[in-house]
Amino acid sequence: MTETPGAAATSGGSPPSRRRLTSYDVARAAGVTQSTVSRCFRNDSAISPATRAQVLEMARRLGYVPNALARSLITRRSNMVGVIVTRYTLRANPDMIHAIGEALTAAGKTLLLVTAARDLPASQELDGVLEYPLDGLISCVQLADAEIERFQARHIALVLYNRRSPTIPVDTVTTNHATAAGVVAAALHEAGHRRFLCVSGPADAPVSRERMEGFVDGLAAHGIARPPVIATDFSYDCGRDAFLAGVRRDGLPDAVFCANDQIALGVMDACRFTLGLAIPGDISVVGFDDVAEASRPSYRLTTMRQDSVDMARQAVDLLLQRLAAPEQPVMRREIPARIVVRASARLREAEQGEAGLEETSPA
Amino acid sequence: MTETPGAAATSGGSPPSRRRLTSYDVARAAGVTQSTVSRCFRNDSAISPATRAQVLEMARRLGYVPNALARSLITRRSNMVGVIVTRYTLRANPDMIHAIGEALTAAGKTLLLVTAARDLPASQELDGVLEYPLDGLISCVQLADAEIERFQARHIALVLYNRRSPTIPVDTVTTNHATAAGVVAAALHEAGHRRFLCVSGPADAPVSRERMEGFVDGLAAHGIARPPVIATDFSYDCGRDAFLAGVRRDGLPDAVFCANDQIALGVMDACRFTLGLAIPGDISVVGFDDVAEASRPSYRLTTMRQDSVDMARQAVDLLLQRLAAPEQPVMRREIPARIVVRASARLREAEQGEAGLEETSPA
DNA sequence: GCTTTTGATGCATTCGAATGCATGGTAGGT
DNA sequence: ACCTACCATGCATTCGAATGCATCAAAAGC
Repeated sequence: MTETPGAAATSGGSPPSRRRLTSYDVARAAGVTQSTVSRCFRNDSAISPATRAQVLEMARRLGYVPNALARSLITRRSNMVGVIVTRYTLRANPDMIHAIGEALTAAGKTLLLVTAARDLPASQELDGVLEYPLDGLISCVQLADAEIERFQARHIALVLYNRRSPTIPVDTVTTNHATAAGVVAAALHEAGHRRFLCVSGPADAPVSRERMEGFVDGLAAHGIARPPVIATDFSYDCGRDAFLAGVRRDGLPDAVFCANDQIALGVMDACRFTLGLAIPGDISVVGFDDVAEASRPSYRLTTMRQDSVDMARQAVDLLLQRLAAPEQPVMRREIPARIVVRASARLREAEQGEAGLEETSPA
Repeated sequence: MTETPGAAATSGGSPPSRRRLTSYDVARAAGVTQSTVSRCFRNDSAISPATRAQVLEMARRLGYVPNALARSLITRRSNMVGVIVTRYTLRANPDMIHAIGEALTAAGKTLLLVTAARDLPASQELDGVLEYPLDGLISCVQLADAEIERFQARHIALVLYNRRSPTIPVDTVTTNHATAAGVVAAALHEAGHRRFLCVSGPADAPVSRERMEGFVDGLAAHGIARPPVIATDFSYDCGRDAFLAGVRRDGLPDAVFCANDQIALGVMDACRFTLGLAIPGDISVVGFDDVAEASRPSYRLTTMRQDSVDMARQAVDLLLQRLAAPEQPVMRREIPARIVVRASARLREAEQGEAGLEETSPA
């Protein structure tokens, strides 16, 4: 009987404290076998109602809960879905991750959150994810083709949220950034703006690039030369500072298109509070996303709406469909971005009326 | 040889497609046993450098990754940490969850995100969580004592984030809401405000209650009767609407204390854009949290700062400490909330200078 | 040159639940 | 009363990695 104090807990049979309760414990207590207990927890098995009731009652009394890990090991279904995000994803779409979580829970899945330091994470940052036999993965960050192939090789259903792969067919839920940005370009040009500036997000974030290229191409279609584009981060502070630096270097534009709303809000405040400009009198600002703050009376930002909660649900829906039918052809859902005309940009009257969805008339 | 097409995949040895690669496959390929492969993936085992290199190389070539589930089953350590949040948590602290994720990843843990529909989730909403043998759980929602006991009974380390249990000793990271709110009450009273209004969060959210009670008690200490308190949700829209309704019923206060910043921003906009009031000339507004928007020149909200990223790191730190030493006494970290004086409340000069941390002088 | 020590590897079992197959008991048909 | 069906349950194996103990080989000691 030479035991270290640490080992004592697991050795004797008397204090059942340390060991986790298993289906065997319930079986013994209920006078059945482990397989019967197991079957009682699954609806499709042939178990007499009396036995089931008795076993479940005993399980409840003992406080037994099935071990999801052991189950996953044998069923080869982990019921876990990974979601990869950066901090910018969470800031720009604060309700998105919650919406994904609710949708997954409703489907009996569990959400494994993977935080990436930036878009396009390095291979090693994703290694850890692969150790979990995920049923699926929703990526809100750009994935290298090699990474996509790694997931596919393991039969992990993959859905890209607002990202694409140029070369590999993958299920995606996206906004048509380029088209939407083209709409903005046309509207601003139509209203008579001629000196443009783009405040873009990180150079390696495709969302940002697509939005900017769509805008630049839209201008080109109207004969406008490529405007200056400043790359920065997807945040208020970065947007504000980059804009001010850009203005110092390139002079003042009469319209600014921003890669997302956070940047646009920073630009608006830089205009009004640092440069003393009137919006939209002196300068027009347009953003992208339609975050909650954009609609507030202090900003009234004209922007492209991207419904991130809807997109979240669609992403989960795609994932579930893919799990149900792994071999079906690739699905791509494109959620149209709608222009939400508020008061931060001077646009032609017609367009305002046309798209003014939720506008309250300026008192 | 009567096989269904479905079974064919696993039967023959030739198409290795469907089956997941295991340590046995690597072992066979490398000419060693499974146990050797297993040991090669753990640093503390006695394995000759030559063997390890060869096995790891073979694993790399085959694309083998250890199965975390199988490992967890035998080691009884899942390396998974649950985090329970509501959508309001995510909105009010958009960087918090990312900070938790980064801290957990650095510690080799994986984040299981559990979304709750509201604070104080029902017992059944948490049942699913228990199926995973979590190492620990960080709860950003209120837990009933029975729930806390369930987790403790399963030896799941529990840390409450900005929540408490009145009766059960649990590790917590909190802001001292009541004290902080008392500071606000004193400062507002000191500056001559007499007609107060509280716009509170949900009645069942203790954070909200503590803030309100701290404020009310602070006023009482100065001989002010209990002001009207309106309960609403922790959001901009709810705050704005509840405030307007309250004003209609109780008349206009000269100072409003809000349970969080989102509410305060809604109140500010209601004052300025709906009621046409000047802030802080006609009315003072104070919030709680110091979210990013509070500092923007459009709002310049005076508020209590609660550093959610720091708190997130502390929460993970507590959890790791608890895992390392399960028997140590309960730890409570209280992060002081600091008043951040901006321009939304009329306060005495002295206090402004004293606490004006990051103020830019009003141009 | 033979024994002892150390170090590397193999063997066998374990974690906890799911499930195919075998079996036993009861009900229904004649 | 007897045989067939069928339903409920038990038995035994499986998932994939970790690990205590046994073993064997090489290095060290005398």
